[in-house]
Order: sequence, then C-alpha cells, then structure tokens
Amino acid sequence: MRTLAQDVTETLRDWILHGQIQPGERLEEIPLAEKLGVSRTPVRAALGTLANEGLVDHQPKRGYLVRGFDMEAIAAAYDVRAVLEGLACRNAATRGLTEEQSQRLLDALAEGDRILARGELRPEDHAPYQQMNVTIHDTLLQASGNPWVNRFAEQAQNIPFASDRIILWDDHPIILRSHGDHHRIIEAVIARDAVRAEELMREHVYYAGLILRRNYEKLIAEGEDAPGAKPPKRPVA
Amino acid sequence: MRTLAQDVTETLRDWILHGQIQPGERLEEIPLAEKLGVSRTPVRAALGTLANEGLVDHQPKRGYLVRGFDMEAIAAAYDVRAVLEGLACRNAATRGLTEEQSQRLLDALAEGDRILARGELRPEDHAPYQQMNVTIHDTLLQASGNPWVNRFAEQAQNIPFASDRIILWDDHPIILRSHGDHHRIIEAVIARDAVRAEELMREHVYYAGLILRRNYEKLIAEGEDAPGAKPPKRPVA
DNA sequence: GGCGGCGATTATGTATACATAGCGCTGTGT
DNA sequence: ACACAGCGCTATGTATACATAATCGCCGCC
Repeated sequence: MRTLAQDVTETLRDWILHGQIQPGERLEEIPLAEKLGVSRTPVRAALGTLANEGLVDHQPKRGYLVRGFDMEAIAAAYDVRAVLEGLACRNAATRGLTEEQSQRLLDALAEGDRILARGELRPEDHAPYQQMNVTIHDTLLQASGNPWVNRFAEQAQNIPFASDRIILWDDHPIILRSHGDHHRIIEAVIARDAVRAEELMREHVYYAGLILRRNYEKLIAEGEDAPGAKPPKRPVA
Repeated sequence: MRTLAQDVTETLRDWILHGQIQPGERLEEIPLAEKLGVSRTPVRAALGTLANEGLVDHQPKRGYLVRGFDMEAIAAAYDVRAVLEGLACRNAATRGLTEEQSQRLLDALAEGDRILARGELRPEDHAPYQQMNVTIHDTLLQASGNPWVNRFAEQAQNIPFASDRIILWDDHPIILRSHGDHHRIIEAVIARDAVRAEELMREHVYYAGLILRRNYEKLIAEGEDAPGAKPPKRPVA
C-alpha cells in the first residue's frame, strides 16, 4: 500500500532535485500542506525523511531549509560513488552475474552503441541514453549483492545536479569515451576480473566528477557566476 | 534545543544496537509510547528515522520490525567501510591534517601503545582501548573533508554487533597487529602518502571483517548455532 | 471436516487541537 | 537616536481524536 507520506516525500524530493525549490529556501509545513492538499502530518514525515537523506537541513524548532551543495560537496559525492561502485564491480565480478543480469548489461551496451552510432546526440536521444546509463550502473550495483553499496550509492546520487542523469550532451567525445568505459567494465565483470572491474569503474565515475568540476571552474572563470550547484550546460534533470 | 523525538530515536537505537530488542521483534507504537511516557507522535518520528537508517523494517500499515543482519550483511558492511575509510585516508593524506588532528592521532597511538604494553588486556582496559580505536577512525574520517564518507561510514557501523566497538579481546596478537596497522596508517597520512594510506586502511578494515566472519564460521562449525547476528565472543556494547 | 468469506478488533495513517520556543516589533529609557 | 526589554505572533513540537486497512476468528457452506 502507498501512504500519503510517501507520496509527499517523493513529490518534495523531486521538487528539490529538479530545482523547483531553491537551496536555502525555507520549507514551511503549513504552506506545503495546503499546497499539497494534505495535513501537516504527512508533510512533517516527509520533511523528516528528506532531512535524514540529507536533502534538507533541519534545526529543531526553527524549521527546514533546502540544503545547497557547492561544487566541493558534489565532487565529494562523486569520490564516494567511485569507490562504492568500484566495490560493486569487484564483488559482481567475484560472484559472477546471473544470466538475466549479463543479458541486461549486454542489451544496454548494444543500445548505447546504437544511439551513439550516428555520430552525434540529438535531443530525442537524451532520454534513452540516460536510461541506458542508469540501467548499467544500477544493474552492476545490484549484482554486487551488497545492500549497503546500493543504498549509499543511491543516496550519493540524490543531490541536485549530481547524478547519472546529468550529462554534458554537447561533448560528444567524452560521451563516446564514457560508453567505451562501459564496454570495458562489463567485459571485465563478465570475465570475472575483479581487480580490473573495480579499477575501471572507479576511474569511470571519478572522471565524470572531474569533468563536472572542470566545467564548473571554466564557467566561473568566464564570469558566469554559477550560483550554488548550478549545472554547467544543458542539464537534464 | 533537544526534542522528544530525538531522545526517543536515540533510546530506541541504543536498545536495538545493544540487543535489548531482538531482531524480528515487532515495534508497536502504543506500547513503546507508554513505556517511554510520551505520545505516539515522537515514537512514530523515531521509528521513521530508524527505518531510514535501515535498523528497522517498515511496511506501510503493517508496522515496524527490528531488522536482523546475518553474517553476510555484516561482512558486506565491513566491505563498504573498508573502501570508504580507505577513501577517507587517501583524502586526509592529500589534504593534510590540521595540527590538532595529527596531535589527536598521535596521542591516540601513544595511548594504545600504553594499554597494550603490559602484554595482555584486562577487562578494565577494554573501554579505553575501544575509545582510542574510535578516536582514530573518527578523526581520520573527519580529516577526509568528505561529508558523505562520514555519514555512510557511520551508518555502516550502526548495525548490531558490527562496529568498532566489537573487538575480540581474547586474541591479543590480532589486537597488536591491528594497532600496528594504526601506526602505519597514521604514518602514511602524515607523510602525505595517499596511496599507501588508502591501501593500509582498506586492508585494516577488511581484515577486521574477515576475523569476525572466521570466528562466526568457527562457532557454527562447533555447533553453537549463533542465531542471527550473535557476536562471537565477549562482545562489548 | 476443511476451506473460504465476512465482520469485529486493533494498530497504523491522517487530521487537528494544544503547548511552547523563536523571532520580530514596539515602546521606553537613557 | 540607539539599545534593550517585554510582549505578541507565528511556526514547530507534542498530544489526541478520527479514518481506514490488515489481522484474526468465527460462521456458514461445500
């Protein structure tokens, strides 16, 4: 069964992740409750959950604030994801994939190849590519068989503008290289080469963070002061 | 300011971590509220928090159950801690320690040396040794400057019978070796040798998990069916 | 005699009423 | 004119009342 509190939690989380509520903004229970057509109770529960997830800041008797993430914090999240997903690949390679998992990964690789084949990404390709990317990472996380890795990696992605869902669509060579990583990673996992799988995934995620940071610094240098965690270019929620 | 909900959360968390509430046991709001002398509201909030932390399982409209952790899950937590604390040491070495941090670490090392000097650990030594161990790990986590590492490593420790606070006091050689690790790790961090620091800490934590698992399997082999996450010998806290 | 459906019971989910800490405003005194 | 203290307002924290789904037992039916 679904409860109101869960719905409200998801709604608010989406609002925050999609930037519809700005960092630093105050989240007041009564206005939110009215806007959502529910009572304060489920709203309170939702705010508590989001506070635990680290998306909002809670000071007792003083309310909830949407947390802002500066570039350093976002880069830190990538560092964490790098080691966690690296661990996931190591374990996945050690344990071996199920038939279904390896098939899903191979399908995803083929899908990526197909999308990238035409040499450039059109806007209508973004969603499928994104989906494919998420499929690969999530499948590998699950294949690790380590529930903690799953949970923490997911939480480290639930930050505004710092998720697999953010890709710099303009830079085709980087996307090609990234998908090349996918090939190698999955190859290593299937070949049960745990060390190589871990190293490749670590670098893959770490590099993604590096790109993000570089782009951010370039924007800063160009004077476009990117407030808070403003994404570089054409972010896709 | 402290709220009732926070107090209740801590109380329940302690009860679960200390095994005063058994895995699989049902947590009912009204009895808990009565036992604690509060209303259902703070109890509900606390249960929600603990559910987010993964200590209790929540099924909507069907209540909360204390989660049990089998040996596999505990080992998985150690794997995660290993890579996270490894990352923390890498970052700490890269960034460098503050004067205060390095002093705290060196003091902790000396304290450990002092406790271990007599050749065996007496019961009254357990608490200080434990404290020293926690100090070292927490200080290094903080020194990483990565807030995520802190959060996740802490959560991965908040499992019944899987924390720094659990040590096999009987096996002196292992404790000696472990404290030797501490020396090397801190030496590497201070020397700004990021790679070595990371590797040493990874192995340090991973090995602790391995010991735990081995002891568990030995117990199983001896026929003492250790139910759920029963700790090997003389667990403390 | 066993199985299945229906209703009473109970515990959770939601709404609302009450308590209290924070914050700002105002008024006064220096 | 400025500082500070007291007061009132507002929003959060807590308690409680109400709504509703899940469980369990009972009865009837097959």
